Amino acid sequence: MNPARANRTRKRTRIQEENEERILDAALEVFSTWGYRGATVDQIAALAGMTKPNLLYYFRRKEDIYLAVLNRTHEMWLEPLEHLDAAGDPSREIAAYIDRKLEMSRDNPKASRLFAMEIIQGAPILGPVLGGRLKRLVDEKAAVIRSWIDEGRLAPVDPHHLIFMIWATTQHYADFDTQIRAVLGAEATQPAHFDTAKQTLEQVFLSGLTGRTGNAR
Amino acid sequence: MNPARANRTRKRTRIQEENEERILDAALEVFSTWGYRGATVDQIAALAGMTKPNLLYYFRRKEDIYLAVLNRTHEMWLEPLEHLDAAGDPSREIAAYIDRKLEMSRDNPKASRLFAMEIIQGAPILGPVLGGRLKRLVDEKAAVIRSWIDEGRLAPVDPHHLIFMIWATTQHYADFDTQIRAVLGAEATQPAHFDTAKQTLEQVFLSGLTGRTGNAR
DNA sequence: CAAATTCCTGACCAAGCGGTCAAGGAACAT
DNA sequence: ATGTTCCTTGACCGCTTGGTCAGGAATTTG
Repeated sequence: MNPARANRTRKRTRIQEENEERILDAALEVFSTWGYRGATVDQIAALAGMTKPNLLYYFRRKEDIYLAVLNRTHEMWLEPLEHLDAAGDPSREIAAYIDRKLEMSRDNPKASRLFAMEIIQGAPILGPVLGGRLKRLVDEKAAVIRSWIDEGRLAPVDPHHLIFMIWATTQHYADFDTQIRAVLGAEATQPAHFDTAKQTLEQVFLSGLTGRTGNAR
Repeated sequence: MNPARANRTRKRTRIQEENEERILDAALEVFSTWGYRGATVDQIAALAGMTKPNLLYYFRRKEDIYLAVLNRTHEMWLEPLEHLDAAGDPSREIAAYIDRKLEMSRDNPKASRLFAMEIIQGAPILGPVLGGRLKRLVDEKAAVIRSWIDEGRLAPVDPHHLIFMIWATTQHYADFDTQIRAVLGAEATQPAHFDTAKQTLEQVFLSGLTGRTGNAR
């Protein structure tokens, strides 16, 4: 397993740092749109403003680029759920979780689409993470939600599927952005409809889970 | 614009009918997993049990296969929303809509993933449909929902975003099937967790929109 | 059953793909 | 400024890709 020539270097240089970042930015853009097989190294190199052999000086193989960009975004992806606090107020915690996920969809839609593509393709790389760390994290937080339900502080719903619902609704705004823009039409530009989305999600989830109404009309 | 040789034929033969169907089935499988660029004609041909030149006898170009398979599934995709009936009971109508969408995710996950890939890639083909027929349909049904809200029969939420929420939560079970299986683990096989999903969705949506609780615990 | 038509295939092609390499240019330490 | 290390590139390679084509095998038609 030969490292890229750039990594045979004594220490990390400034140019290395810069170029690897440019490559990963470009790779995120390209992989998140075309998927692993649909993306080409030439495309990534062009978007990063360099020649293909130059790119391959930093990442020896296409797969290495993919792994690197998945790794770079992977933590950010798991993080929001980790902050769900068993000691907090259920409604507030769930609302805050929805907010964090929605912000991720707005600020980093490419990362969301990258994971969407990876999972639709059967999660060839992320598979072990899904059944490992992610499963453990979800099971842990599902137990928290279940305890809230048992204490009568939340309507009785299946905690795992509640988490799926929150993932689905929030990530939808990143993954299906094209469709949302087309359906909303000119009426709504991006920053505006995210606020409406946030209100709608919190309204439905919170009153659906606690009986209380979130935002009055 | 030369048609495929099979279409230069006088009338549609039995063999044509059969083979085109086999090709479209295979194409749905392959395109829904790999996207347009990631899919190869060889792959589709192999899955359809024929040679590549034989496949190209029926569809002259890769793009023609993609268009045909999108067209074939396109109606099915729009249909569930069309049945939302302004004259019906709001809760019942929304529950029925969720059911139909969830059934589609269970019975035809590949079609769902095909559209997901197409939209993530910026809807190069479906774009006009999204801003055209789909937008008109959604606007029409959003008006129905708004009238229900104005009559006080539904909590005040943005109708467009409510529809997005239903799309997101139901399609999630098709598009992210891999992730759901990984997270649920061995505990849940497919037919079983769809029931739980249905109950959870209806509970959250219905009590979130009407104050009433869907299924008691 | 033969003639017309439809169906199928191996061989092939140009273009695009991921990846290599030798060699020249920049950047840097001393 | 000079030797050393790092960076960049054009030319190239073998393989896969979408697509063609001539001709033979099946099937349908009279």
